Amino acid sequence: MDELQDALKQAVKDLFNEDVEPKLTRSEEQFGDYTTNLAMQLGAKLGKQPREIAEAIAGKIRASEILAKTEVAGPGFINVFLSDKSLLDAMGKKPRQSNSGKSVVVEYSDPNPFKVLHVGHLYTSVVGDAIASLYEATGAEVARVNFGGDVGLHVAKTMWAIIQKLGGEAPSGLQSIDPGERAGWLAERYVEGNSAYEAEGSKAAIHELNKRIYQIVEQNDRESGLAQIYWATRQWSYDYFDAFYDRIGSRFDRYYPESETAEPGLKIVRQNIGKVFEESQGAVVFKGEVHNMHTRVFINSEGLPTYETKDVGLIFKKWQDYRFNRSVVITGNDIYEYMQVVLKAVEQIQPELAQKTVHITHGMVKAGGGLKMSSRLGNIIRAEDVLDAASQANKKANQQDNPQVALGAVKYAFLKNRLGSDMVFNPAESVSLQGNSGPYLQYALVRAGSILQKASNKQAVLDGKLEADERSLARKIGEFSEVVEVAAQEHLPSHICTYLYELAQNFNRFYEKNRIIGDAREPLRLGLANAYSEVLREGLRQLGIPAPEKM
RNA sequence: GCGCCCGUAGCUCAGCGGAUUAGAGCGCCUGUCUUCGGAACAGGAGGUCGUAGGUUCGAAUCCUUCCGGGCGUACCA
Repeated sequence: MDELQDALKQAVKDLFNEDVEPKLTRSEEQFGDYTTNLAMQLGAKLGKQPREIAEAIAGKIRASEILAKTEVAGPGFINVFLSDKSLLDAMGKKPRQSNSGKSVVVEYSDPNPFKVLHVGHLYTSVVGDAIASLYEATGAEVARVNFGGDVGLHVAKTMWAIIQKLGGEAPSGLQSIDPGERAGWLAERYVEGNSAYEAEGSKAAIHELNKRIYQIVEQNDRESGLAQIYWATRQWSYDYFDAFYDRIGSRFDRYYPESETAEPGLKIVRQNIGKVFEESQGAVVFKGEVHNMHTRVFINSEGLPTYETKDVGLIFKKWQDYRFNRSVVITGNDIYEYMQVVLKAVEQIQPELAQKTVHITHGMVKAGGGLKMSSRLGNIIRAEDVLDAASQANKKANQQDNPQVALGAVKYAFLKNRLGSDMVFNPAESVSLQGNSGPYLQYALVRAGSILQKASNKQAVLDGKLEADERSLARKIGEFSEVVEVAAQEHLPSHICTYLYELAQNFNRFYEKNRIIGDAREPLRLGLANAYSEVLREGLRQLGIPAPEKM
């Protein structure tokens, strides 16, 4: 609340000739709308009793017309109550555009072609979408990008198994695979290739294949049998990804396949051998120990780039393409230490790129009731299985088949937890229509829409004196813009979830006790219902949760 | 071993330096209701915030110890 902060700042200047940046916090409703601990902070500095200081400041700002009441409480808190008018005005406020004019690249999801999409990808995708939206809500120009390994050892493993399966490097055999089965078929080949690799016997052959695949990409070979198999099945993967993203409502501005970042990465790493990297045991490594990190291999002893080098290439490519003010990378926390090393290496080469990059990590998803791992695909939970499980739970529990509800349930279940720790996902719980769930919010919006629809020809105003319940609702609605600012700044979509749930509860409480249509206070209450509905809709949109017309 | 992350009600989680009773959902118990869509609302039982110290006017929140769990630790991604 800028006006209040300014008033406090001025008061402190006038009274004590000190320059401060007053911090406001939302207080419990009974204590007011905002609280500041300014006086306690000044107490030590000025050598005065905090309560005395608080009284003086409170006296000074009391005259402000945005405030209805100012109190000093406890050890020296200044509690302020907004006037009805400023409370109503705050409802329509947009979040502060702290990222206005900034170019932000958000990278997330990052599935590997030739492999299956699992719960982790779903989780990262949902989180990434939300974080990208939060940047946009605070004014940024956002590019959503997706990085994936279309070259590398896992590809070689898959290709090896494909060749076994087809009985040679014969692309014609691919035609017998049903288009609907392609992704699953590839995923099974990966698992086979991986076991073969671990069984040692085929290791050399797979390494050899790995080199050939790099060559195919480098020379843009479209002719050889292996190349034809590679390009065709690679496309299968991207088709599969696109279909999946379509299903969950994600869209990316750009895919960065590793095949495009390998060469630039290699070039940069090689240029910096002796400066940033060093040769060791036939490989090119970055010595992490001096920075309290792990040493990692960037170019292996066969001269091939590892993931590290491709990631270096990626960072420079992104820079070339977007000249970003900030680059956000969202992944699971299993690669936290890895990313630290890559960023440290980049920092030695071009410091600003590392400084502008933030790596956000989330925990792992564990399966709650009703979710089974696929042993056939290597003991993972497929992303589609999660959505299907939610759909089925929805059918069973609520006798309805609404993909929007199932998707909303899954997304909300993932987003409502603070990023960082592992989480348990339980499909049945997620589609529960009671309590803190996506469908509860979707339903709340449908319900509000129904009221507004019914009163569409009536007048709505945002003016007048508020009753207690109305005030409480208005206060909550007005918090939205601040919640968005905090969520964006902290990269925590969960704040939006918590807020929206509290908001919907607040409205339901109001609605339970008070009539809207037909009441003497109808215009104001319609105004409130309108503002509520808009905030709820916008919040769900930021989270990527669909808003059904009917439920 | 070392490094990073995480331990809050039976379960799943908010709260992440601020106040008297540490919150919510699920589950359990009790109510409201011929509803502007009840997929709702009101209430109850249930927690010495893993442990032991420390910093602070004030600690679930910051620092340290220990315990427990997850992840990472040179040619995978």
